[in-house]
Amino acid sequence: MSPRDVTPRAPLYARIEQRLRDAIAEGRYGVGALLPTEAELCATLKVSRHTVREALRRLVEAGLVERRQGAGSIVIAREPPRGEVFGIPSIDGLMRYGDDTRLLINHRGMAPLGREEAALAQGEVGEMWLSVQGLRIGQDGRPLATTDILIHPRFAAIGPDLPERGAIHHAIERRFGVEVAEVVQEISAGPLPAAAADALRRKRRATGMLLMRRHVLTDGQTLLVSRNWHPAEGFTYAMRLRRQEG
Amino acid sequence: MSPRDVTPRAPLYARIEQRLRDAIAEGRYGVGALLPTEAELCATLKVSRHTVREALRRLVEAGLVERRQGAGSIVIAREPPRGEVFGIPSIDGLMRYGDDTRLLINHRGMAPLGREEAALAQGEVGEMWLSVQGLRIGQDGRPLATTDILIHPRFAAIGPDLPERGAIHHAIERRFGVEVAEVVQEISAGPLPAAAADALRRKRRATGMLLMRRHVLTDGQTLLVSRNWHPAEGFTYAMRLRRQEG
DNA sequence: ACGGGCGAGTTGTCCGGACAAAAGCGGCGC
DNA sequence: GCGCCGCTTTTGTCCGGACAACTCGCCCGT
Repeated sequence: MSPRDVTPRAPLYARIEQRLRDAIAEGRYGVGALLPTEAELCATLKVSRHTVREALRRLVEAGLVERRQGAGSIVIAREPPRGEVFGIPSIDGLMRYGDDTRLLINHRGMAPLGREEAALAQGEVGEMWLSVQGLRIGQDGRPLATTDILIHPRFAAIGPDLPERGAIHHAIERRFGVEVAEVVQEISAGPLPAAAADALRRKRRATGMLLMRRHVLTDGQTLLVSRNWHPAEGFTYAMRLRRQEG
Repeated sequence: MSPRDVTPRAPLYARIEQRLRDAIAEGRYGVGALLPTEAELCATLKVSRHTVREALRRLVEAGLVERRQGAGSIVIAREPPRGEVFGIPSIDGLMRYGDDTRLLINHRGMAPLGREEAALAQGEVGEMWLSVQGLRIGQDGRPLATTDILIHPRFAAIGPDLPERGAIHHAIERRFGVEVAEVVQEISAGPLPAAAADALRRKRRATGMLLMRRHVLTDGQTLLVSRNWHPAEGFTYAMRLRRQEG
């Protein structure tokens, strides 16, 4: 048995798929052009329709071709779509805290949205939202950030069960069977508000960074808005985004 | 023709797929369990093997089942994997500038990496990298940010052709046929360095925000590192991440 | 000139068959 | 007890056929 026999032979449909991929890549069938029909491929290549169809199905799966009953197989891309999306594995990557920090809540209750808050939350001025205020504490008891969260009234029942560890939005997703579709995040820097400076044991008007985050549901509605003040000194907000498959 | 006839009947394979999906979701076949064999399904459902195979192929495609020749079809997930990845449509979303800003380069040339730069770039101290310094200018001529870029020596030939508009990493990708796989971004706040404060027409030690970004290639190598100082006043770094399909 | 209907061509669904390749299981030997 | 071998079972590849559903172009009627 010669070394040549060790190499497993690719299935016929895979070889036909590759031939068609090459033909498309070389521009023999440009974008918008029709590939040969199934019948033509069967006749030309001397294979069954079943085999041709499997090859074509894979081209569809790869995003190179679109097939329409009665019309034929049309080339829609010269190359497999390459991902341009860069992403993070989960929202938790935005949150800045591992499971070793705790949220100390010092106030929770329904409160009317002010003008600024209504704009942030995309709610109505005066509308009653669940307002939660607290301090994020590290493992050593050191305060890391102040936090100020507004939760949509639809999910206000979560109030008594807010998690000390882990993300509030996850708890809401689980409890109410909803799903965050989008997160809008804004980062700015400026002097710490007086209350935040005190809570974080920093001088009044020391520089801080404000992380504002709005979680949006699939239907476009705001789930919650959070504002977190961090002391700027020694704080770096890091993020790692990876290219996603196309 | 009654209204009932208007509803197109789902193909047989789709109905079988759905039955199997329901059975998996209800826990009738738990994760790790074997589904009935093709032969069993054909006999039970009184359909051809072709139809059963198509239904099973779709379960594989959906990520619920794995099939192994000789062994059978094993359930690997109870529910279709739900995306946890949140992403941005492209890196351009990180860059802060539309096409209406320009990069005014005031220095470019090979320079050795210092200690701090070597750490940022994940290169060697003393290694010669292409160093580019400049000012990001708005449409009205107002300075928006200072920028300081280190480009890997492998791509130093881009030096004379750095784009005034648009992203440098795109120009490098195109010219050298490489691909950014990952971006690491770090945001911090602190007093503007003297040179940056002057260039941005701000008081010395005014608060600024530093955006550091490292672009990593598919092989893990650094393409470039950029550091941009923005005045903190009036500057908000915003980002919108959307949940990606699973 | 425009719209509708019809026919030819093309893909989609579904049937049946055959052989190959891989995995699993049981029995036997060391 | 472990490993090897042979047989059975299960999925993978590929063939062929038939009918349904859809698309597109052409022709005819208004």
